[in-house]
Amino acid sequence: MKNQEIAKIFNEIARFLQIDRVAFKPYAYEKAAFSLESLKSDVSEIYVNGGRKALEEIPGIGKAMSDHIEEYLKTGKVKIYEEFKKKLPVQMDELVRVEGLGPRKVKVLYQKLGVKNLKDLEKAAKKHQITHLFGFGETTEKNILQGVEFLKQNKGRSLLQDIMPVARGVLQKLEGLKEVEKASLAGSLRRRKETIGDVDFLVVSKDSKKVMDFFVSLPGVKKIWGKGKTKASVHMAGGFDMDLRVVQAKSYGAALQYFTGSQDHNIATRRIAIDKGLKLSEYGIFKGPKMIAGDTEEKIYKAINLPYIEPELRENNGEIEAALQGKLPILVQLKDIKGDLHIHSNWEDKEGEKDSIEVLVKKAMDLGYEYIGISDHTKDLKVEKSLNEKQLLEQNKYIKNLNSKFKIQNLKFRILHGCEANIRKDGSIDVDDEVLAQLDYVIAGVHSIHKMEKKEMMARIEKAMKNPNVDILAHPTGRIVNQRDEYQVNFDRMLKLAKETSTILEINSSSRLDLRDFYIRRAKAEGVKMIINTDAHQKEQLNLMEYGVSQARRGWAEKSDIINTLSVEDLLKSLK
DNA sequence: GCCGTTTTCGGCCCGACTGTTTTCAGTCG
Repeated sequence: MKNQEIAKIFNEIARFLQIDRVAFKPYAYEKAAFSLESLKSDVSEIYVNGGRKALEEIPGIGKAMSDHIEEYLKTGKVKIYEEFKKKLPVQMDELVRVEGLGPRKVKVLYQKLGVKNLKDLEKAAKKHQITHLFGFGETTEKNILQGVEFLKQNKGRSLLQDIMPVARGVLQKLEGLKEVEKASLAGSLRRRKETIGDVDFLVVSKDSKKVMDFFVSLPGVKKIWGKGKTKASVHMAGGFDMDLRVVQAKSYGAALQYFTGSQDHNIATRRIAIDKGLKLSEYGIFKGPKMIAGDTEEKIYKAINLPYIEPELRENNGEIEAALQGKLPILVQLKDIKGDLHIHSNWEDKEGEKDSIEVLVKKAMDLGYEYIGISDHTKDLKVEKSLNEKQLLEQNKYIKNLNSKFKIQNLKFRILHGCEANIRKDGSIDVDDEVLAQLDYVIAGVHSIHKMEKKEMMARIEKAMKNPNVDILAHPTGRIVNQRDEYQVNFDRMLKLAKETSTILEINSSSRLDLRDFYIRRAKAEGVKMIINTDAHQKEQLNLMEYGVSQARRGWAEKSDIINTLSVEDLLKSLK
């Protein structure tokens, strides 16, 4: 999509304008960039269908921005951007990722030392050329060198699933301090974005110095980036940053609201405050010098006439408007989930690492589930000891047997039997239909030949969805966070097919996090039903459910959109 | 450069921290 390319150009123009000390325009360009990034249809399509008029309907896009977009779509270039680049031909996006380096310092480094990219920067720092520059110094040079080093070993943003346990560990330690009254996760972690740049903590304490000192001496702290009276940030050996902020109890809600973000959500809420003659900061909401709210987030929102907005929604992606109209969704919660249908057992085990059905059932009961579904891989998939028709039927018998045992013991738990079958290149399923028909449900997914033209891929998926035995489409777009892009899908078409064929779309809780949040939102809008599954290959991975749920929440999904919030009877009725 | 239930002009979120230019600019979130 051209959206990201143009957004990047707009962001860079914003930086060039900042260098020239142009007021307010940088903000306009950043806003336009954000607007394009979060747009879920292709800007070139919008232009082809509706021309400039349609472009100008996009928030933050006016006459000048639509000029730029039109120019880029026609020529592949934006003139004023090219001119800026000629004057300052540097890898701006790369350089400003170095902590402490902004556009103005980048300009000086280019003009005085010819630094164009990270490599040049590192060389200049090592040769101690930076120390002597006006406005720089020895410390700055050292920080730059460390910043470059950090970037080199840092793989980028961490996976939510990977970082959450670490963050919770630190949170627990903070909560354990007797000086700490209250502590919370904040930032993108609290909003549960699928990847996390840095980990934010908010603490209420009267002895901020003690808490700061404790924080910067935590195990794994590699460098203290900053430490003041109320703020500290550290680089961790694991290749990520952690920030701490200490506030007073009366400001806790305001600080939590501010520190949770997103930045764009904050700007929007502060604007509303200004419109009402109020001022919103991390200390509270003020009418003149008088503080009218601050200790809880609920009161902050209430003071600007908004209902409480869940952190997962705070992206300035329509939640403010929905809140104003009283149309916020009532988001699905982890406790609404009654079962998990995408689980692999030791029946397909090759390496001796998987759990028996009995062990999985025990774990599911501990989680408070009413049912689980066993869905091992089927015969085409060679990385596992996949099941053929005969083995599936054996497994079916085995599970029926277990179920009758439960009945005898009068336990209200049910094991459903399914499989995760492969959608072959031609759209056929790798298991005979007579066998599929005997299972409680069938999950089908693409596990091979990901690189296909969009049309072919959609024909392949269409055929699978039209199979009357296929109930659920596993990880529908094939993406894996930080690893693999989605394959060529036409999501509108997929939604239409899902409706026509009553196929359920999966929200996969593993590192796939597929569907993505914006797709979930579109599916919900179209009334397409979804299921949140873990795709667990070991019993511990049943705990991943919370990440699928938060993914669904970021996609505005409600309980009624998710079929594994249903009782087992209603769930089975909702399948084909 | 964009935007509008006070506006087609006059606004645009707000504060902490660091290093260095020793009074504040640059950066960050």
